[in-house]
Amino acid sequence: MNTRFAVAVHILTLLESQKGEPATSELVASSVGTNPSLIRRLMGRLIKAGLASAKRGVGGGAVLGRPANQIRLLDVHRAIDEDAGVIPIHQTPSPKCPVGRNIARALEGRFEAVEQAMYDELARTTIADLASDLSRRNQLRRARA
Amino acid sequence: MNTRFAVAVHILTLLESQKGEPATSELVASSVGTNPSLIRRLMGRLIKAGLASAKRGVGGGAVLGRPANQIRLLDVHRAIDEDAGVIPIHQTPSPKCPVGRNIARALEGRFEAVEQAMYDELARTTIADLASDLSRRNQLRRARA
DNA sequence: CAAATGTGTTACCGATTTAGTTACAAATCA
DNA sequence: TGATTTGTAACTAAATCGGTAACACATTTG
Repeated sequence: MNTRFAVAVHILTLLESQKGEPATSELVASSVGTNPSLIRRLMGRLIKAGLASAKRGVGGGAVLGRPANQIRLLDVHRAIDEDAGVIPIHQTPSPKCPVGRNIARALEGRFEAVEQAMYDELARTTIADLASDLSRRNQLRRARA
Repeated sequence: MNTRFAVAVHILTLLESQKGEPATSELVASSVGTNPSLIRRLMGRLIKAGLASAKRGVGGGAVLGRPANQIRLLDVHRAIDEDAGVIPIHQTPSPKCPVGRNIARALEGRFEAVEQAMYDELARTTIADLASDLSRRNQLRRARA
């Protein structure tokens, strides 16, 4: 896996914290710690999936595509990693071997169950959950100061 | 992810199908569709984890380290991918941003739950399960012929 | 209209990972 | 001793990943 999924979740959580105020890729990039072009590339997928929308020009930027409590981590994962089977299977087994002949199909079934378990768990958290988690953490931080 | 996990499962399932007869890396490689050296490298990790053992020289090769019904896919995953967090988090967020400051810790908790769900599912299948799955598939195949 | 702002998109780079390959010392057996 | 097989190191080609520069296009402002 790559960190794109984590970054995408970061982006959307930041958009939620903006309360509808558009965030430029410049602003988002400074929060994520990378550069605007990379953010815009990721944002493109989020927009395509309806999780965000963007406006060009002065005063432009990105906002959430729908309420944060209706964006599950599962939706984000689907938007970012599209097809990509989570657990890849080698495509080289020998058709002449009783094991090699069937192993791929046998593994497919098991691996799908594993992915499904992952998806079920990813469906349990929304961007709103994360946002309130963050604000709780920041309150604690202020209380200690 | 890489295909090493799938290949490792393939290897162990083949060993099980050998009924205690040692399999050379040459034989295993021909079933997997790669070369013996790669197999020996992977086998090294399986041996280190106690899932297999090997003998050198004439009549040598690898056998299972314990009964197939006591080798879960989870054990194989641990043997192969060791540390490797399943869902990586970017290490670059800005400490100056209220979101960037806490996002990593917030994500950690959620991602751990996801990984745990994965592990729970991986623990439900053993090499013995796969072996009997394969023999069932081969029986069907013979019945059709 | 012209300038400034900001997105959308392409192309490219360097570092890392991956699978594959060669080579050879060490161990084992006949 | 000679044949076989593992264990391990070194190297390569291709893919992936995060990062960067460049620029056309859209939008707002003056």
